[in-house]
Amino acid sequence: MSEPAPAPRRRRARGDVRAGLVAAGIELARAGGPEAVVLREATRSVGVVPNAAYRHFADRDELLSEVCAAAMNELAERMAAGIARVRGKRGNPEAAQRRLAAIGAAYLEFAHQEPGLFATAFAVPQQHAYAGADRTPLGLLRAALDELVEAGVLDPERREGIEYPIWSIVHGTAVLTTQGPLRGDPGVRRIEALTAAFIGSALT
Amino acid sequence: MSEPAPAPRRRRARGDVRAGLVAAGIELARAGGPEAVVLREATRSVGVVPNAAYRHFADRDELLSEVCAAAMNELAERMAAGIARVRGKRGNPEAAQRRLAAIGAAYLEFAHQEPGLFATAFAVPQQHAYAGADRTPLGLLRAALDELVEAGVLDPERREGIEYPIWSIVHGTAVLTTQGPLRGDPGVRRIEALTAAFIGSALT
DNA sequence: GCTTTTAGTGGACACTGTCCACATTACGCC
DNA sequence: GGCGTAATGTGGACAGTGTCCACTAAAAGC
Repeated sequence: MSEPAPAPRRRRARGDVRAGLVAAGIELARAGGPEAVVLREATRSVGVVPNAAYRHFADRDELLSEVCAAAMNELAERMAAGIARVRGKRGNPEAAQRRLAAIGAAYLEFAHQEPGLFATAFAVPQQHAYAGADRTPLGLLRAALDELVEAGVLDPERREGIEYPIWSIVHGTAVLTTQGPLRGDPGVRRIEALTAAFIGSALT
Repeated sequence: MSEPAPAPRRRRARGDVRAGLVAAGIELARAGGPEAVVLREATRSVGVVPNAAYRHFADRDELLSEVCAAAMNELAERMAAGIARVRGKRGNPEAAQRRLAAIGAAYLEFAHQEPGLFATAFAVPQQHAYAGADRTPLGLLRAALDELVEAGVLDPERREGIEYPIWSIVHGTAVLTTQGPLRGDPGVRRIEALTAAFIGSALT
């Protein structure tokens, strides 16, 4: 009996290991946030030696960046899905308001359902042209606010730059209630309702 | 020539090593955020062997908690100092509004001047009875809002729970502009002004 | 077919948090 | 005062991490 033939080396398809590493990284991030995405663990779960990762990523940070981008993408997808779920023609005042509310609700829901991924999404400041791109949290929010102006709900005079305070308040609520001092607070629901009311009173 | 007498072991005063470790941890956090507070480095800078730390802290997390608490304390101190700098009797409408603004400004200034400490302050959810204590960010904010009601600026009907949206918006602005996607944005000043205006329009 | 590029391996290093057994110092008590 | 006990610092070790190097097998291209 000779040595059992050392399993052929390159079985996997062409970009398979790289994709597997990212997928494994996402699972690690989901379970434990950005700190938990550890390179060696990812290679282990793909079934490859640690150094193999360095053929696909310059270092751990580059892998983490990819995972981050994926997490941010899922956030954007959820926001877009929330918008799409609201019926009503574009420009209808009530529909426009419900769409804005759906954006915020999706944001907070993601933060609570996937705290690890949410934290990871904001762990590394992505450099990809973030400003203009649509299908990004900020882009979706801007579109919703534009519709609010179009529907006559929001005074055009007050439109410019208002995406920043609104993003801030939703993001702040998410962070404080999922990672910050308000984590585990029994009144999270109420806090989120207060946030929504606050936005409403500032817009009208 | 005999061996140079191995420097006497216990020169330091009674709680000196522990305090030194916390101080070293604070400097590490200041320079690099919570990740940077590494136990061995702290012991090195105190001039003691790594294991000595375990006589004072159960593990790294316990040291980090202490550093966190210190950072949160400095934030509260800065907020209190900002309030104290505003002249005007308690209950005076303009003074009350300026005090609220001073709180937010101190919060944002701390986040920008000491990003490492700011991140560290919120890295570990402290368990010390946070709710009631004064001299805490939330406590100071509540007091300022109470004064706003007393001064007749804020409708008492709208007072309940409004500290949460306000904390959220300020915290969100701080996080997004110091750690998040808006970090390094040239328009930070403008974003902060928009935040202040948004709060103002929601309160009146 | 042979050569060049690509992708995975094996082994090593420095660094981290943490555990154990040991040595020394300070303190309380008689 | 001297002495035992608890507090505190030391030395050495281990597993786990990111990362580098030299080597090798496989794939791609001509």
